[in-house]
Amino acid sequence: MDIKSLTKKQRIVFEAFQRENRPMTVQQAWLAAGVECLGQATLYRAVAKLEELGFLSPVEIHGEPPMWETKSSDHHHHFYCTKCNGVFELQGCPGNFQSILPDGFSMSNHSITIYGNCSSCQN
Amino acid sequence: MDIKSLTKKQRIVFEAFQRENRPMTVQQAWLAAGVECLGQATLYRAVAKLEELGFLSPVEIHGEPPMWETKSSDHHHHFYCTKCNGVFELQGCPGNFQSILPDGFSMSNHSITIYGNCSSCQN
DNA sequence: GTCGTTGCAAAGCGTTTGCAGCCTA
DNA sequence: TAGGCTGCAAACGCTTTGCAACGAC
Repeated sequence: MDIKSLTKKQRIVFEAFQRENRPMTVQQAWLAAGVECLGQATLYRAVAKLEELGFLSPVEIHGEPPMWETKSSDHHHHFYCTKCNGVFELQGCPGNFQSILPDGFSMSNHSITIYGNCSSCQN
Repeated sequence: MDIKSLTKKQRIVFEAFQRENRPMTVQQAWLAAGVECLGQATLYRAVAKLEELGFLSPVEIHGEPPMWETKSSDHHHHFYCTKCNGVFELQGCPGNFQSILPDGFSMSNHSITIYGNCSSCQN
């Protein structure tokens, strides 16, 4: 769980996520890291490794290919702008999920995505 | 928006979703409809058409391939059991999303998925 | 007869894997 | 020197597309 334990290529991928500071697909990360820096196979293996080691968290947006972001300790959700296709981080959580859980079901996790238009795309 | 407007194959697909009454992937729908009944291309075209016509709604579960379910008029969300991989419908909604929306952002839709174990998988 | 529907096969796309060479401890 | 990392190319699985035959109105 220490960045020093990463290989050179893995670090290149991780730093691309840190630099961009937004959820990205594997292909977007490849562009951000520089496509000449590493092969596709290494890229996919690096993302999988980074997720396994806890450096990246997966982000799933309906209808979009899977994305990853740098893991942050605070609980948050995502906003997807249907106009510019941008993904934004939302702080906070509405909570109150127990009220919709059926009897006998236990919750370990949850994810929320809100769709709409971001402030730049209002007009 | 009338079931009578569907072709025979499209109806076979739609009835498979009605019969199973749970979110299914395209492949699961193919099995449910009977793989000898229709070709893959027709299957995919039927699902796309049924979604377009409003008979099916897409269901996205993190890490799972895209699913569809018969469209119901009531607002609901989904529960994913990480043990049996089953998808369950949750009635109701915690609401209160405005509180986490940044200024200038507008919400048109939202989706919630809760992960955990269903009542059959508790032990 | 026309036009949408169907099914096969091929193509497309994103992702994974096999393998040989490389780097690093 | 051993073991993991890398990159190429091939394989893979799911989905889409081209096209000719079919079927409904």
